[in-house]
Amino acid sequence: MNKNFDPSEIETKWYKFWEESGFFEAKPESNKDTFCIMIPPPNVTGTLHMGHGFQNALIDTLIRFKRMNGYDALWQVGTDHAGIATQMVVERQLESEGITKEDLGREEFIKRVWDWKESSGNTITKQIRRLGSSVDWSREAFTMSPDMSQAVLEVFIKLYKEDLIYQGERLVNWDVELQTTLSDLEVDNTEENGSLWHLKYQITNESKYLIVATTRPETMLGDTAVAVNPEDDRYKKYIGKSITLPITNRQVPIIADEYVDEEFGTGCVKITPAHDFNDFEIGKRHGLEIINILNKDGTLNEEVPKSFIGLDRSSARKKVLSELEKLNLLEKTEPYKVTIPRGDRSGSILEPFLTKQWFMDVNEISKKAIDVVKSEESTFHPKNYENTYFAWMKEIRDWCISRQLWWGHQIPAWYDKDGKVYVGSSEEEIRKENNLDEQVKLKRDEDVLDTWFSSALWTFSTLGWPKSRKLLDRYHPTDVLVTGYDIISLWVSRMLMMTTHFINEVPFRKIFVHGLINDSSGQKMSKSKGNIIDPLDIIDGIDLKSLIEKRISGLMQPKMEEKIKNQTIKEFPEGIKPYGTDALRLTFCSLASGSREVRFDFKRVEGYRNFCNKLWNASRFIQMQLDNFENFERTKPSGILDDWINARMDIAIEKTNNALSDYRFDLATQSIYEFIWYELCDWYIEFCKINLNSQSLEASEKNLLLNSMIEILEKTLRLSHPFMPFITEEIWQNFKDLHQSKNESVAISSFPQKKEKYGSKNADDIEWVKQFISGVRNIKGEMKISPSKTITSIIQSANEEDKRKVKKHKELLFELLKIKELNFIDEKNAPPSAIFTLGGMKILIPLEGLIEPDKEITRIDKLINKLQTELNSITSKLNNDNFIENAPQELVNQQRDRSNYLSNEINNLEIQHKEINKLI
RNA sequence: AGACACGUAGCUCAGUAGGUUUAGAGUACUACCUUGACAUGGUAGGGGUCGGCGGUUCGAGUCCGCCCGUGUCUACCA
Repeated sequence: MNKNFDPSEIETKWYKFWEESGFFEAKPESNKDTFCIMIPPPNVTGTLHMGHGFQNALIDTLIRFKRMNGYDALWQVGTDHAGIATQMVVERQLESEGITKEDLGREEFIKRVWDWKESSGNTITKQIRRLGSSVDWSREAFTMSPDMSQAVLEVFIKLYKEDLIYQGERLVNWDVELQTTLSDLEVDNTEENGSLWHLKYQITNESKYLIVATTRPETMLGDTAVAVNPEDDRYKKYIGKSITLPITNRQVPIIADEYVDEEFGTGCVKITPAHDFNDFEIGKRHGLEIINILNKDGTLNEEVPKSFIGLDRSSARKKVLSELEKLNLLEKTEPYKVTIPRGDRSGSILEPFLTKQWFMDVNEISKKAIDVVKSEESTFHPKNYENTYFAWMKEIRDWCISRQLWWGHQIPAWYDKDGKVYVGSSEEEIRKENNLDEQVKLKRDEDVLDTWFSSALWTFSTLGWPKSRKLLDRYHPTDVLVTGYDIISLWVSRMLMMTTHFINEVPFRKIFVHGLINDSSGQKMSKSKGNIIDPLDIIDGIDLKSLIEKRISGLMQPKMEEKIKNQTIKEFPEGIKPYGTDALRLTFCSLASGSREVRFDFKRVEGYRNFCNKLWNASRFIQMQLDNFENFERTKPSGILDDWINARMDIAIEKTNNALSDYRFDLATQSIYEFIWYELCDWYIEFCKINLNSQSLEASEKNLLLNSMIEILEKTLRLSHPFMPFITEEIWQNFKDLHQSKNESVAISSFPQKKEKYGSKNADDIEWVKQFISGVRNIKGEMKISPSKTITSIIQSANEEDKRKVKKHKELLFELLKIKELNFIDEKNAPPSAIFTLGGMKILIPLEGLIEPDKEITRIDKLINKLQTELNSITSKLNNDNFIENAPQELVNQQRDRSNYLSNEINNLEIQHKEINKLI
């Protein structure tokens, strides 16, 4: 074994071994209990980000844990076709070739997307492998695969027949860049600096003006009313009259509507029903004309004066403002914070736009989805996330499911020449069903479905629905969904609706909601901010130059380049070192405490890398001992140290089990960290060293001890495998000849179980030895006695049990503390010493030639002070009658004991103080 | 504006049905140690009036209220 653990040498090797051996494949034929998790499908053409890394670490830990605990574990893997994102990428590729998708035509274009999917689709799946995720690759799914498309088709048709899918003409969120609608959830509302312009609208045939305030002056070309509050005394008299709209010179009515707030602005509102959601509603109430002034690409259409036609939105705004200025109709301009709706993919400003779209009526099916959470068939963890869920579900509006894209599930609807719509699985089917002969021309709806429509079917469509129920019956409902809170409404709620509706089961029994990973300053990681980190760069490392390159390539705003560069240099002056997958996974697990936001700290990764190295070297030590031992024989281990370390191991097992059942990955990680470092390495191995070097120990006893070391190591590897799969596999395989497991891999070995009590007396003995050693070390440390300096020690007031322990473990104490002489004496004859008590026993280190008295005085005073503070607080409690009366008896007793102990201890120290003071 | 979180050592975080730790861990810091598993190490140590104020209680980092600060989500007044 190498001196230092090098993850890069082993990771891909073991993953390949696992995958080729089929260890991660579900076993539907087995009679084991099942445990199933669905991967939240990542974008097929996307790349891994920290969120994926975090989530994969958590899911994989759970899955491996369950698999090792004897479950038939299925981690269903797959990807999402990500309609908009993928289409955007391919369109951009075409753009660089100088062609548009229209040049290619729909069929060719889709071919190109498939090509791109094939060529880049492996990126994400390769990355998932690098994380060590034990997914079942034999069942890899894709939302656009034939099977899943079949499921989508079936669902759409059924919902249509149930009248839950319908077409409607409404204002929708329109992305002028991508030229498609978006659902409400795909809108990012950002607060930006804008202006509030006050426009003067002349009242027709009067010299008076109404002043309206607007943040979007260009829409005035589509105004069809001015509204005031019916109770507003200032304007009551104008209601029913009209104003003459500047520029277009259209006459528009002055109407009264409660919606208008007298207090805000001037109390007059321009109404543009075609381009504002609120105005649209007002328009409906008042039967106003709806004038759409925009083309699909955001330019002005023929509804506006000639000189405006064809202008884009921002030019139109400038021109409107300058015209108004010329006409002296621009009252004033003031700076104003406006909330701008932007497409979450394109980033372009969205327009409310009147079009005919397909909608899903979610009123009924949302009720069922609420009920299953209320009745706890499906539960959120942490529970308070159900508030987010309920809040969203109660306010839920019909879901706009059509998208004006080419990449996606094309809507199975056909139109005849009169526009009559037929919905069915194919044109042929529809003709048959409706007795339409070849004469009747049918044209298919060009739109595709929202990607989330197919993702909503994920839990059951990946398990073979509608073709077969075999897997569905076995693995559904899935056990837990592991996801971020940001997609509770986007995805979780829709799965709950679709699944309860179609399968009449919840999609998952538990919804474990984890936090989101931010950068070290608490900022959300995003491409545009230039603070993204690729998890693989933490695993493999990356130099500064490449990191900067990665962060600034393909940036939407080139302006940011310099800033991102500097910020990256500042944060990673030497790039990122390679830490390996196990260290990264441990870091992720240790951050999963249940908090909402998680700041990613490289210092933690470094700490866990060191931890991996620690485990590596512990194994290396064991290996070396075996190499140096003649005639090693494999037997069942026994002995004091073996009893003790197994007892400590049991505590770690229990803590880990409890923590994982509560999704406290941080506590689980901590228990393993503490066991390996603070018990196994700091004590067990140190004790073993002494025993193995001991002259007084028989070879057969050493042989037993070596067996203990092998078995405890093997058990430790199984305990920590779910958290750090690669290093544990590497060591486990290295030791295979020694531990002689029947299994091929630690990945399919069983998770260690808590045993019946190990020789508890032995375990207690070792804990006592640890305390003895720590106590003396404290004195040596504080007195600045060099660790290598030998000391003499005196023991007073030892009872028979103490004497037995000292005698029995003399060698451990002597070696670890460099004690050269140890005597039992009675109270009277003690020389001036530093003192430490263990139970009733006093351990004395004579000052003579070792310790300067004044230093010891300082140490004693510090201790007295500390103990006195505590004693004071306990005394005041015990003097309080209310405390005695109300507190549990057990606690009162405890505090009394503590109080006695403290007084006694303080008393001893004070005597010491006096004794030593004599020397000064 | 509303809802929901969060504010504990320089930094990143635990503190799990109010009283067992004398508020903990990692990291950073200080001193000593280059002793053959590991300097990606060892031993010892310093560092927090648990955001502020008030309340409930015998007892509050832990429960309640208000305030200050931070963040996220939702809804927006043109």
